[in-house]
Amino acid sequence: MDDPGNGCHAALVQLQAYLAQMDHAGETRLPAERELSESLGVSRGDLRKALAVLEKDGRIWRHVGRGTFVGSGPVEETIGISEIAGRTNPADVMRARLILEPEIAREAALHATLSDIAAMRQSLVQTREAVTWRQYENVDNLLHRQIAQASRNNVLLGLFDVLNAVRRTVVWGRLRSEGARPPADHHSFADHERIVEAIAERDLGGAAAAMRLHLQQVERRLIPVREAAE
Amino acid sequence: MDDPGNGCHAALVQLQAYLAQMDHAGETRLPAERELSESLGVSRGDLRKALAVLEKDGRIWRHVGRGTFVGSGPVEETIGISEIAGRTNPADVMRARLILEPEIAREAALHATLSDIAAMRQSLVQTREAVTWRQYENVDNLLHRQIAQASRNNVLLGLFDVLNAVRRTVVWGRLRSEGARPPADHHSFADHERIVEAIAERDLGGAAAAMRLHLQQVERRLIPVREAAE
DNA sequence: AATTTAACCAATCCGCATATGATTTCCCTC
DNA sequence: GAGGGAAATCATATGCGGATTGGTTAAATT
Repeated sequence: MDDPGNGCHAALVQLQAYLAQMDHAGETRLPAERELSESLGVSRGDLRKALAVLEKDGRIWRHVGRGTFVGSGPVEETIGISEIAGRTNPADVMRARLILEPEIAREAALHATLSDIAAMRQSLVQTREAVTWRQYENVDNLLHRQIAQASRNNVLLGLFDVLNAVRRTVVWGRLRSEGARPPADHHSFADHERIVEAIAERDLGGAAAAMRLHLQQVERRLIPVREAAE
Repeated sequence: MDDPGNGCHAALVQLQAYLAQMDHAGETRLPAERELSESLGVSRGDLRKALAVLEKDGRIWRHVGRGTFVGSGPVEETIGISEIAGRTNPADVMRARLILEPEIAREAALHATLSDIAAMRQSLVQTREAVTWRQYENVDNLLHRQIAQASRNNVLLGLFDVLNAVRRTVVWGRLRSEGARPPADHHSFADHERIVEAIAERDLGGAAAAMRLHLQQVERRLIPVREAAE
């Protein structure tokens, strides 16, 4: 049932030749089945059987409405934030931040330019000048992203953006109602200054440690402390 | 110039009332400017001034063609992989992998279920049975993803997927032509087994260290060694 | 009876009309 | 003539219908 007639085998041979010829040209998408079957002189059924073999072998992949392509997998072009956010919780987000952001701060300490550091310091000032929770959050977001940007690694920056988007989706509408004014002696002020200072001094380990400490403070504030439990 | 007439102030007051009334309903998008100006009985110019104030304050955000929304930021729904991949290079990808994946392995050692570990071991076997470079890559990808899945943290899994997609986009069409057979004594076989073993034994540090070592081997193989240079 | 062919289905892409925020221009009023 | 508001205009994003494509089923042909 898998190799019924010789027509199927002939189609597979022709297809492999076509693939080899096409792979050299750097083209990834091959013609529609209706065209290709006529072009190769085989029936569409046999062509589809040959394509199925190659697909199971991982040499091509197909998708309805798009076409048939050479390569191992579809390489999703976009990642849905809500897809991730819908299947997770604040604790997991916090864990991911604790893993990623300290290392990003370390990279920033290694690669930040002077203008990066100047921009961070300006954000520090703006953080203290915020008169609204919303404003504070905005500047806080900006500062963290500036640190990621200072790593001079666009992959890390992209991962940070994804994580940030997931975080904002997952904790949406949480800390809204607790008074509309900025906290005067908020721990984050000193935390942020320590982080930026370590980056400015090129203290790799210090930057990572300061960021880790800051995030642990945030975590402690996010989840009401249950000291007796642990 | 900022508060020319009383019309602007009146518009701002009405708008704030409208926002408060709407925020309770959970709706985030407010009507078009042309409708809203007529609905509130103010000129569109005054309405826009009031909206500009609220936007600078971070209470709303606007975008051409979409509308005006309440909230601090647009919260991008999708992240474009090619956007990240287009602005980076293999070295940055490798650096990000070295930061993220060892920590994911550590989490996996902590949270993996028995069936997770069984699936990994099966992938190990399939890795050795691969008769084609493409097949090997597929199983290798699967194994690394299984490790990320075993972390039982969907955020980390999502970040891994993003990183993986960027990697496959950025190094696409690289290691293709070096012989179509799987390497017999590939270092990755032993590396992978060490990683899975450490996860199975709940050796957190060991899993992270094994993964780090593995990735460093991959890096060394990706970038032709220039021993004298360093 | 088997295979080819055609027809149909579900998902995707593409072009065009529409909607929306931003900007400019024109006109009216004082 | 100067200010302000309404309308026109622009640039961008969305929504929808037709065309395309892989997947499936039925008819036809040999």
